Amino acid sequence: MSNIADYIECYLKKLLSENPCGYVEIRRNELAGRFNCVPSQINYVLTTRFSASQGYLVESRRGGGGYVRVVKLPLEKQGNLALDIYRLIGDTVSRSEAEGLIGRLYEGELITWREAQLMQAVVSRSIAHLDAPLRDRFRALSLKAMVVSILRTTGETRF
Amino acid sequence: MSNIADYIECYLKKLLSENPCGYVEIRRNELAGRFNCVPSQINYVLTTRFSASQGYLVESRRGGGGYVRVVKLPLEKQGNLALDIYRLIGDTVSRSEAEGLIGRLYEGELITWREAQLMQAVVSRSIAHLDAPLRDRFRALSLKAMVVSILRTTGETRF
DNA sequence: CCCTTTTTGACTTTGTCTGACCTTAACTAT
DNA sequence: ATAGTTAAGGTCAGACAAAGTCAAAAAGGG
Repeated sequence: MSNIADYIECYLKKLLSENPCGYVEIRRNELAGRFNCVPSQINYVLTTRFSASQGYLVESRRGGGGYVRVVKLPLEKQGNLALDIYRLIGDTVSRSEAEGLIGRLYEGELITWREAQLMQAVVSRSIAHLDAPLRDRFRALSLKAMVVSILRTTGETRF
Repeated sequence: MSNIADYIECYLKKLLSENPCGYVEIRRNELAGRFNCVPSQINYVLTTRFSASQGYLVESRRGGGGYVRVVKLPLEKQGNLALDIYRLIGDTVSRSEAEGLIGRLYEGELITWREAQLMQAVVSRSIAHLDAPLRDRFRALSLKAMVVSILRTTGETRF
């Protein structure tokens, strides 16, 4: 059990647990240097150990002054419902499925009525004219992104 | 956050917030000197961070006694802003344009912070891996659908 | 041995910074 | 007035600096 990926995973999780703000920011190349591996190894670790269904969100920026930010999704409150819903969403989602999921989020009081309307608009109207296969994939992508966003912002009330 | 562009952006925004008259006037060369960079860097910051979609207007004059003026466009109160933004969105929208527009909705208090995050997730994360032309079209579609939803649920401006 | 996971590196995409060259305005001397 | 000088700011292409992708090679584990 001495593979680099596990060490990197461990290192990042330690950083996360030490950091009370719920996220950690790194520079990919520097981290790769610290573990003597190629930079893309970092991406491997991020995709296999820090995926959304595992409760993490990864954001990054390229170019000069770029960074990678790993956010631990706050699951303390009702978050688990949203995470379950996230896991339920596959590669394609029908319109009625999407509406059902959004309805459950609303009933579980994880989103407001306005937020529900906003989400409905995305999964129905915005893509209404696309062909079925593409449409269902888009719907899944948007829905997942939105659920992650909800997952991340539940609790915080930054108005 | 170790790139000059971000520092300059920050500096200008601070000046703007301190200045109640809604604009700030600088001399390009002097500002470049203050940040130890080449003058055209200032133009880079202005075009990437102070675009019209982000709610700014940049005026300038060359020659002796030249200047650069950065104006924060006042947001039209209530429904008009969203309607204007809707009209501004064409068939394709870049990521930074979209983020700028969402930012303005938030500043205009037409959407909450959470709603802004939700919208950002749709226009940036959900479609990150699609090819550019398709991506920009899909972004425009989603953004329009979302703005319409905002217009509807904000009441007043019927659509 | 075969299958899964890890590791690697060549290539791509995105964002930033720089410098050479261009345009415009004000001032000055004729 | 007019031409020349100087003092601004503008443009653009290319260098540089990250991070992302993908598929093939290598390493493990049953």
